[in-house]
Amino acid sequence: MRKDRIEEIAELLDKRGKLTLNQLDTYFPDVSQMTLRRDLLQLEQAGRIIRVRGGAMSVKEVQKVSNEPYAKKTALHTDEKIRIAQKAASLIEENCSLFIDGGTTAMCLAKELPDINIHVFTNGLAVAIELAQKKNLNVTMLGGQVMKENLSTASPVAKSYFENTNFELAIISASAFTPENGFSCGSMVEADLLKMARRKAKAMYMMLDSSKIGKIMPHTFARLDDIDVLITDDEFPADLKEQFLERDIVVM
Amino acid sequence: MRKDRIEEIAELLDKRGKLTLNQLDTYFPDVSQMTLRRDLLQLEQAGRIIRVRGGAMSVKEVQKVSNEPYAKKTALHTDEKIRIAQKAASLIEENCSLFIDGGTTAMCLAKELPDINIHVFTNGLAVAIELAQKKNLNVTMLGGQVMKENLSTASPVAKSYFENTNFELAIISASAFTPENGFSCGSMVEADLLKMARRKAKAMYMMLDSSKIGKIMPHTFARLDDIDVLITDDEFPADLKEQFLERDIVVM
DNA sequence: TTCTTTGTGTAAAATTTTAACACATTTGTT
DNA sequence: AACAAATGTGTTAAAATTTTACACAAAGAA
Repeated sequence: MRKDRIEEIAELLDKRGKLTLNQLDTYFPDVSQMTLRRDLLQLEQAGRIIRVRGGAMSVKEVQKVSNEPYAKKTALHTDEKIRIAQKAASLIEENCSLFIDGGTTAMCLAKELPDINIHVFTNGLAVAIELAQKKNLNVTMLGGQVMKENLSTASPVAKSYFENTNFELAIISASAFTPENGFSCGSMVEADLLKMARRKAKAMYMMLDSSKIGKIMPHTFARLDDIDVLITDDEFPADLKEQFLERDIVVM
Repeated sequence: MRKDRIEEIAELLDKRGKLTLNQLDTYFPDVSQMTLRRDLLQLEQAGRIIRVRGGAMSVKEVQKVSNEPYAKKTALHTDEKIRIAQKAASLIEENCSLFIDGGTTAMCLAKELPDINIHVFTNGLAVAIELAQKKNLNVTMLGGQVMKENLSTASPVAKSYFENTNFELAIISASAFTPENGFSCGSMVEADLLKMARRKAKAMYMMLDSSKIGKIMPHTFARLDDIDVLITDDEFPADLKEQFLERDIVVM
């Protein structure tokens, strides 16, 4: 059915931000590119997407781009991020309660999370809004001063929040990692927050796309021993993987 | 000078919304299309425009497109809301600190607020994101459970937040008002939050568009005596206005 | 000056989009 | 059921656009 396919394309575009015609083609192998083109044309006329050379992008994504500081460059959700997020999402079970940070990988995770009865804590404004779309899911926003560059909150005040909240799992996306310096981020208060999240949670899953490896940011918030599961992509170096496995960390 | 030309292109695109390469070429006959292409590429990388087949469009234009279909949904009483928000914004002075709620009128206010050095507390996710765009303005998000219907937070936990925060002014938008029942809203925790905001603030300004008059919601959070200024529209009934003035409340 | 970087133009190559037509499928009408 | 009209689809060729590669000039830096 055409309607269904068009709807599916729209949703896909919403998740991915941008898709080329060839990517779309692999998603819908049973129709021709011409048909997909016509679908995109229709979506464009409905004002839901913008066609660009090579494919199309979601309007939401464009708006985010315009809000620049957050959407950093053309840093659209790469395939790696989405795949990592999907892996992470597959680990979530009903009735659990978890913490997610406010980074772009976390945003991908938010989109991939199933709409089931779970409780999610987050310090990301965009993440919270995304999650609020899901009917069965419960969201709690961690308050604090808003960091404009990544639309997350962090502040010493946030501590008081944690005192009365409990979650089993913390899923964090790191923006830098080296074996020596561990997982690090750019803001001290954010690092504080994540450390606290680690203490509160029974387990910590770390999402790390391999492009972050070798980078160092000013504030370390976790070391190898702190995490239980590492979720990464196929480019992850084998020798590094060894170091994780030695410490009984699951790498996937 | 290249910089100048690029700037000119950006402004042109801002005005026209969309331009083809050929149109651009007629505007800048003394450089080749290839050069213009490279200019557009740079603007795109800076996140200021979106390149589409044939040329480029301004990000603003894209947003307009996206708002078009949705606008009708949210368009309820929008003109009034904006006018009310503008009045409220005109009352804000530099270096003050204030609380704004998360409603749609508050969202309008967020857009109207000048980008000056003020500190804003809010429990609205969308409001926080909107305010985060402003460079000189400081935003603090109040945490709590996210209410999906209005993208605001509210929870008993929020109380602890208030303990360590101070603001002079609370600007609240009510979703229902009668003289007997005062200003009310649909959620108890939200009412709690707003009451607390009232206690913390030196003064309280209430934004009330006249369509809310006569409506009653389950939880009253403020009565006539609690507010200092009422910001409303021209439809506001004269007899009601009397009641406010009797209590030395400024009505504007 | 001389070297490097940056901006530019030209033309061919690669890619993408559009147009045109044929055919199948669905829908509505008698 | 039969028919016509409308809609959706696939295939191709043609048109248009973008990218790439290379050459060269201008502007800065050493």
